[in-house]
Amino acid sequence: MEQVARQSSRLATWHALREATLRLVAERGFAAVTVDDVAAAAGTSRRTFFNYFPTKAAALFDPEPELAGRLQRLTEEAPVTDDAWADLCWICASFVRWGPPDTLHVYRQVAESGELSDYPVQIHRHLEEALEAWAARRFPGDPLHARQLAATAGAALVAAFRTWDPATPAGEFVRLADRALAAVTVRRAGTEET
Amino acid sequence: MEQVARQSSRLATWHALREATLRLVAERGFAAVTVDDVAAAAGTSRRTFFNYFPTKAAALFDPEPELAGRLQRLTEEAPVTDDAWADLCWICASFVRWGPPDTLHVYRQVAESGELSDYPVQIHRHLEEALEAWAARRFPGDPLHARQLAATAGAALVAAFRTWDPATPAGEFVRLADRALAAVTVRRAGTEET
DNA sequence: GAGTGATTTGCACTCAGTGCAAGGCCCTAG
DNA sequence: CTAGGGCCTTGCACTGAGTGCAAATCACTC
Repeated sequence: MEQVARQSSRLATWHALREATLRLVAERGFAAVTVDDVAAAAGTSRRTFFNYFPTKAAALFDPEPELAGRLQRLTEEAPVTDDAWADLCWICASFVRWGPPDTLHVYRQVAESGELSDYPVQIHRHLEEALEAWAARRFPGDPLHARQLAATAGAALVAAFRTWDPATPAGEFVRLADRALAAVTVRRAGTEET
Repeated sequence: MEQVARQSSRLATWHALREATLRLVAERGFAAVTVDDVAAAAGTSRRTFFNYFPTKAAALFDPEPELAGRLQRLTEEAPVTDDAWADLCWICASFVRWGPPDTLHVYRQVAESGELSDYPVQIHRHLEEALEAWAARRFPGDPLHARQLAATAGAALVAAFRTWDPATPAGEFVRLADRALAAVTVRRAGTEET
């Protein structure tokens, strides 16, 4: 029961590490920052860093602790209409309207630098996993369709993200995301051939 | 002019390294194979390995030297109709019909093992880059649309790949890919809002 | 047979990531 | 107040990826 203090101190360390990572990477670029730098800047040891994040990249991209819950709630509140793709778009549209997206700028910077070639996966892995779980629940008999729904939505968001001009406010990114999502339709092809 | 022997020996080394990588990874899994192992198995030194591949993963995923040219040719031969998405699907459908896809099985194995979390990018990075170049040429004024076309096609192929049962012949994968591609439509939303 | 250029290799180094075991901190129970 | 039990932190030592550098080697030319 007295985990509260524990928990909050754990959270505090987590945020200290994340913040240090964001700041240092924004200043110097991903490759030029070592884990030792981050740990020192956050006031912990190198070994502790790896108690919180499995990877240097994870410190940049792992979702904030609250985020999982929020995503969960979003997928529960999502409308359920005939048009699964539209419902999915609702989730995505809600999702991109959240963030305190200081991170967005750092992510773009990392993306453009070409260090960390797999940034697109990193960025939206957790979103896409949540979408896929949602779709899998909805189409338990058609894993191809479920995966494609999630992947297509992810593709739209990444395309929007890459096209977004980081000099403009984050609202611009939201507009691009809406546009991309609206441009696509994913039908459900029957399992049998036509 | 006498580069021929040079070239072919370079090619031979390249293929020796790739083959050794594929074989060892298939046997032991990605994580359990070291670069030293691969280099030794290919009869070269560790340092030479890195002259050919920037990364251990690259030895698994970098496209065969011919592949770039073939992709190039595919994007040139592609039909040019009113429906850009359909043209793109033609490219993708042709592409997945090629392979000597021993690699497909190894890739699946690596994917399932969970080592190498970014396998989806790795697998189709080069395809998606080619598609994006094609789309960018076609829609020079609409980078969002170009990127989304390529990314959506990539998403369909990855979904198909992940759904494919590796116990079945590779032709099954082709069928799934066709189905996924056919299920999607990407329209071009005007730059101005509706 | 010497020279030129590309390729190979060894060496030494940095840094990511991991396992292990010791230490410290906070709380609870006696 | 003290003893003990978890959890968290830390240091240490180790493996392995990836890189820069310089020597050596090879293939071919003149």
